[in-house]
This record gives sequence, structure tokens and C-alpha cells, in this order.
Amino acid sequence: MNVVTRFAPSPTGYLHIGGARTALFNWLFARHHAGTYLLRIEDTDKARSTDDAIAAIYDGLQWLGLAGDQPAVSQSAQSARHVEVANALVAAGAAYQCFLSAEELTSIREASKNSGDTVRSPWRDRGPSEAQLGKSFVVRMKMPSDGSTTIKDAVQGNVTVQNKVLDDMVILRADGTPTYMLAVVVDDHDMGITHVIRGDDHLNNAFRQYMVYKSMGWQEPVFAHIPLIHGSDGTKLSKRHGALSVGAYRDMGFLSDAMFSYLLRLGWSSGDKDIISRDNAVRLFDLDRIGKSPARFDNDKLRDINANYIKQMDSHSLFELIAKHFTASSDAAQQRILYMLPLLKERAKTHLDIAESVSYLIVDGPIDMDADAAVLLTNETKDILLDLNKALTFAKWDLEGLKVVINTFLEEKDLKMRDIGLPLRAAITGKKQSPSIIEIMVALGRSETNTRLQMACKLL
RNA sequence: GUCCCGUUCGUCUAGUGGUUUAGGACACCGCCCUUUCACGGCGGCAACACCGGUUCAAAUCCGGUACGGGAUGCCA
Repeated sequence: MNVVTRFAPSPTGYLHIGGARTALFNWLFARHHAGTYLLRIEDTDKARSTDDAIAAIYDGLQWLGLAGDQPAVSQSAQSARHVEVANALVAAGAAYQCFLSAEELTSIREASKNSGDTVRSPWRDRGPSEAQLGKSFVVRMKMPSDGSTTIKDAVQGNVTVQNKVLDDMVILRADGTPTYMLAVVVDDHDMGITHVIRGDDHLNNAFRQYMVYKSMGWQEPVFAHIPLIHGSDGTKLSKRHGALSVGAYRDMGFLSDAMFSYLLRLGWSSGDKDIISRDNAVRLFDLDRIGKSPARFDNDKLRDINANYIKQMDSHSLFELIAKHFTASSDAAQQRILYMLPLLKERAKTHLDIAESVSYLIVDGPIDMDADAAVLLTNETKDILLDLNKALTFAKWDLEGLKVVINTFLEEKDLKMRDIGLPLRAAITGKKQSPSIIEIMVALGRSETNTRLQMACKLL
């Protein structure tokens, strides 16, 4: 079978984490089966849909490498077709016109809540001859009142509901526009979707939609309802959990591949593997490896995965990433950063961590001194550092050369590296923490190191 | 209320009736490495929601309870 999947977001906001993972699973399943992955914008609710949201969704998908194989279909553009199907459904007796007023509906709902019975419109049993001409109506599906329906869900297994609990959903609004419940079925059918992979908040809807397939004599797709992603406290992901949009994670410095890898492992697994490349994911992905319980979003784990990807990056790619976040004052500064990058990336969770920590490599001449670093430079330590600076005059300026000179200096002064390491770092970087200070001296070069030691150690 | 789904360390998960003293990863703690912070190495803490049943044997199968989630919209 030629597999066709789709990701069908409603454009009411940015692409959020949950949507991104749904897109990912659809993309992966299609790729695994050498099928097609399509995009559809579910904008049947015109009031809530915006162009900005559509752009943001495309942007997020693009970043994750989950753009559709064909231009996205706009659901609202298909409304004539949806209406046509609705009319066919009415003609076949599978749907009916309902003239219930808002008040009547409310009281029926009220009554059904008390009795436990499903909401039913009296109009489902009235013939077309009783239609109230000129009055507005909606079109509802006529759900069977007995028997049961079983859906073989690829993730949830066999799920059965009694048909009598299915409500007569509205498929055409009073203004004649189609609802999502109808549009989703018609579009999935027309687009030849073979596998509907979506959030399990749609599991109940699947039974209602199933009736449309049956009434139209259409083959229903394979359903795969995947559990939603929850926040760290186990509740539905919402604003108070912090960032939700894919774009926000990109802005926080997370790599596309890391996000891809993390999202993949949220609810899906392949043995013990934690970090899975795109290629391997395509090769390994399968619906029956998707878990049935909701996963919580864990920022620490994401950061760890991202750190792994950062470590694997080559220096030049990494430099391009971080270079957007500062302006190097000279070519020399660029060379210093390139030299230090292998060391810097070992200690970073995101490339932003690196960009924020290299101020001492960017500038030439005097550097900004952090307060906690400044206190390490007492008059006593300044004297020692100035002496060291003199001793450095004839050092061979590479890692080994510097080590030799510094060790000799320490022996002569009867000191240990721990006695001068911190002040030396403070004087040269203006910081209390950094990678190996000797490596930094190598990166900075002789004259820049001398300058900084002299500037920082001027006695007051 | 009714219907549907779920429940293994704090978190993501491995586990598909005996291979399990329930494994890995993140987080946390300790030790080592070390000029600092990290990284890395080693070690530690820590889970089958509960109650019954089936079976020689159950985290795994069945039933119930509890808790969580979803649906019950002229939203998607």
C-alpha cells in the first residue's frame, strides 16, 4: 500500500510542541514507508484562523525539517466540496436538517445530562416535508441508536463504543459552512490519506467521523491516536509550563536535530537508544512502538540531548551559529574563538551558552571585569602575576611551552598552580570560570596576554 | 453525570508469562580527574498505583478500585 499521511494543524497560534511531535510522527511514518506526507491547514473556523499563525506553523515545520511534500491544502478552500458531501448525506438519509433553536437545544442538553441519555434532536425522526421553510437550520449526522462500533487503532488497540452514546454532530452550520467534523473526513478521503496519526484528544471524534465514512461508502483510514504531551506537572501543556512554541525553543538555542531527537523519544522508543539520527529514525520508526500514556516534557533532558549534538558539531558550523550573537572585533578574535571552540563545546548545553561566555575572546585590549573575579586580584596576587608576566617574555607560545615556563615559575616561587590559577584567569578573562586558562593564553597570543596582565595588575 | 483512554525510578523509557537481585538515559548525591566551572570516569539513591483472580510461575493475562487525561460545542 502506498502510504499517505498528513499533519493538519488549525492556524490559531504558533506551532507548539505537541503539534510538532504529531507532525514528526506523520513525517516519519510516511518516510519509513516511502510514502507521502501532506499538510493541511484546518481553517474552517475563520474567526480564529490567522495568516500569521499559518506562517508561524510553516516556519516551525521548516526548521524541524518537516515541511510537507506538496503545498499545503487550505481546508476552507474546499468548502463547496464539503457542502456537496453534506447534501449527499442528507439525501441518503444519513444526515438531517435540524431546526432546533439555541434555547431548545440548551434544555435538551440539560435534560440529557440528568437522564444520562445522549443529546438527540427531535428533527432526526422528522421527514423533509416537515422542514420549516425560511427558518435557519443546521445539518446533523444521524447516528445509529443501537449496536456498537469498533475502531482498530494502531496505537490504542481495539476501542469499542456503543453507538447510542454518539451524538448527532453538526456537519453544516446555520450559515451553511461545514464544520471540522465533516471537513476532516472529506479532505482525508479526497487527499487519499491512508493513515491518520493525530492526538488522542480526537479518539472519541473518530467514532463520529467513522459514520461519515460508512455513510458515504468510503474506506476509512488506519487511525493512530497518540497520547498528548503534558507539562512537567503532568497536566495538559499550557502557558504556565513556560515556552510552548517550537520557535521559542529555537530562540533558546536548541538545535533542530536535538529537538527532533527529543520529540521522537517522547512517547516512542527503540530499545535503549536515546539519541537517534534522522536517518535511523526513518529506518526504525513504527506505530506499534508508540506508548499509550502521555509523556511529560522535560527541559533538562532536552538540554542534555542538545549538548550531545553540540559536541558532535565541527568548529566552523558551530562558529557560524554563535557568530550571529556577537560581533568579533577582529580576525584575531575569530581565530581565538575557533581555537577555543573544541574546548568550549564540551561544557555547553546550547550554542547560546558559548556565545554568552566568550566575551574575553571577542575584544582586544582591556576586558570587563566581573565583580567576583575582581576580588581575586589582591595587591599580593597582582605582584605575582606581574612577575609571571615577566617570566613569560621568552616562553615558547604554545601549550607545552607555556606549561614549562609556568611550572618553572611556580617552583621558583614555591607556589602551586592553585595559588595563581584563579587570579590568572580573572586577570586575563575577567571571569571566575572558563576553560583551561593556559589554553586561553595560547588562543590570545603573547601580546594580548601581556597587555591584559598589565592592565589588570596595575597597582592602585 | 455519561462514555473513552491511560498508570514501571522525580522524568523519558526497556520489559510482550519464567533469561530480572526490574535494565538504560536525564535529574539528584558521593568519589576520582582538575588552576576554576564544566566535561569525562566510577559508584549511589530511586519504580512495576492498589486489591482480587487465572497460572507451577505475572510488571507482563483478566476483573474491580483509586488517581490522571480526553470527549460530551453551530472549536479544531
